[in-house]
Amino acid sequence: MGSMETPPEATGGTVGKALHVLDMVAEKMRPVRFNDVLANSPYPKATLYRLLQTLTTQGLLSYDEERQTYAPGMRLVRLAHSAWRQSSLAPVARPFLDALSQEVGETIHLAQIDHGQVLYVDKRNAAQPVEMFSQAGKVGPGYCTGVGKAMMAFLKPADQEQAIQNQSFFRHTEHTLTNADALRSEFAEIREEGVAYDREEHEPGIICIAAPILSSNSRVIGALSITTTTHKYSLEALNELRPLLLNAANEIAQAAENWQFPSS
Amino acid sequence: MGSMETPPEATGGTVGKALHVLDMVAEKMRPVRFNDVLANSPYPKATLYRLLQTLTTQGLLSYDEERQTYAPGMRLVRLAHSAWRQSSLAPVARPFLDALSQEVGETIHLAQIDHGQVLYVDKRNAAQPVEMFSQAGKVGPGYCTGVGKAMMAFLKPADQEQAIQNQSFFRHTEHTLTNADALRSEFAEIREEGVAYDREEHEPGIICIAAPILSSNSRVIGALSITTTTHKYSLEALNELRPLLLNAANEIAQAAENWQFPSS
DNA sequence: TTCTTAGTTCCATATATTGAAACTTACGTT
DNA sequence: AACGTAAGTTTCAATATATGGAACTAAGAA
Repeated sequence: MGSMETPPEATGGTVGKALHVLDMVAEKMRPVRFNDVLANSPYPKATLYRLLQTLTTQGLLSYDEERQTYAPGMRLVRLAHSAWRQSSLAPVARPFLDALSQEVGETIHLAQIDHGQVLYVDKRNAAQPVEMFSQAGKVGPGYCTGVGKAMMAFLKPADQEQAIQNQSFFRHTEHTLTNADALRSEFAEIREEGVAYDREEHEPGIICIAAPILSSNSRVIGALSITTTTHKYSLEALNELRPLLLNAANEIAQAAENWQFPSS
Repeated sequence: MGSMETPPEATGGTVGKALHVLDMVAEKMRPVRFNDVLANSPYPKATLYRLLQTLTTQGLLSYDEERQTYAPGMRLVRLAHSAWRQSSLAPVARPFLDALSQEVGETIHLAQIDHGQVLYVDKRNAAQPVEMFSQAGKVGPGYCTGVGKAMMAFLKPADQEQAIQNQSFFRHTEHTLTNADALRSEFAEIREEGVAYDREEHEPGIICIAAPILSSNSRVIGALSITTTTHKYSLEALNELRPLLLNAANEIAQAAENWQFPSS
């Protein structure tokens, strides 16, 4: 399989189209009607109709007959559960997250990287420890989050470049890094430091310190971060937590080692 | 495709086949090699190969080049996140689960029904509140769990019958209901009582009280249960919690009502 | 080396998918 | 009620796709 580069949009397969439709439905934040989907679909009515039908009979979508609306189906949740257990760091990392959470009492995130985007796979919140599902599975930008930069900094060059290409560089705040070069030079720092900082680059008043989780063969398998607000901590004060953070990251890496990991 | 046995479902579509393969991979509890999949696949080598390739390029599977193994991919997690927010009760129910958890201090489950099977969508555990991910997305049997019976009892007849057909009626314990008629007559009771009990029907020593969550048009949208052990509580004692349980279920139903149709 | 086994590619054929258009509801209007 | 309009569903020939037997390659084992 090594040499086969699939062109970005050259789906050309039924499965690809079906999944594209699934994405269109999932993107919307509420159940959608046939026409809502049709509106921004490249597929003609009849085709779309049958794609939706297929997805529905397969359980990837659920169809509400009364309202005539489609919504993502529960089969996805079941499948995701498998994905979770096998492919995510969450199960392995859980005890270490719990421990770190106890120690620092701040919000902590566990993330993985996927096509240059950050995928949050677990979370602990000081006040309210079970807000998890609202975050698990959520994606975030790579270029302006602590975990994103921590992971990208340690990617092997080809992957890193690819990840950089996928960034939107939207200026969320005045501190956001808005171009590839700024990001690259920060990566150098991050590799030296061993940790990445989010200096209010994503949201004003929100800062974080993040560490990559690396496998023994130096591959990025995730990242861990401690997030807080400028009201509670300065960046310097937050930095005091670095040893704890790095320690947790290392423990997770080691625990993960004993488990087999597909990655990327 | 002159197959010897009737394929799993009358799939007959590429998407169905691809998803079947995805299921085969997801079912295994660890990353699988090509041949592992081939072994219990109805598809010839070449076909399977391309199905796996498709799934991989689509991100539903991830492929570990080093180990040459396939595992469920992170795209599933992203999709599931959408499914979760739109189609599950979890986000709406969260505050009520938290409150109920505080009040009763016992394990509580939030579930939905899917093809006669119970899908656990959220959980609170007294001692150790963050065991969630091990359960969220997990499926369980309908005929021998409190939430399962609570939901099935209030399904409209056609759906109920369909759900009953999907039960395996495996005798987990000596109290398990092992046939459709026993189940049906219990449904009558449940509808009268308003709650369902699990009298050690699934696991010895484990009992629960469960209430359905019904929409204003009397459709089943989920169920809520309080679980404990016979060592701590008798069924009668557990029953004392009924008002709290019903109250929470009602609150969730009401909250869901406002969420379902905010506009559109 | 040669023999296996696992994984990948070829290519003529069979099959599933396609989409314009016709059809059927469902619904709002007069 | 009749009409008009929009949403959703079905048909069917043309076509793009998937299929799978077999040939091929790569990597280990004997």
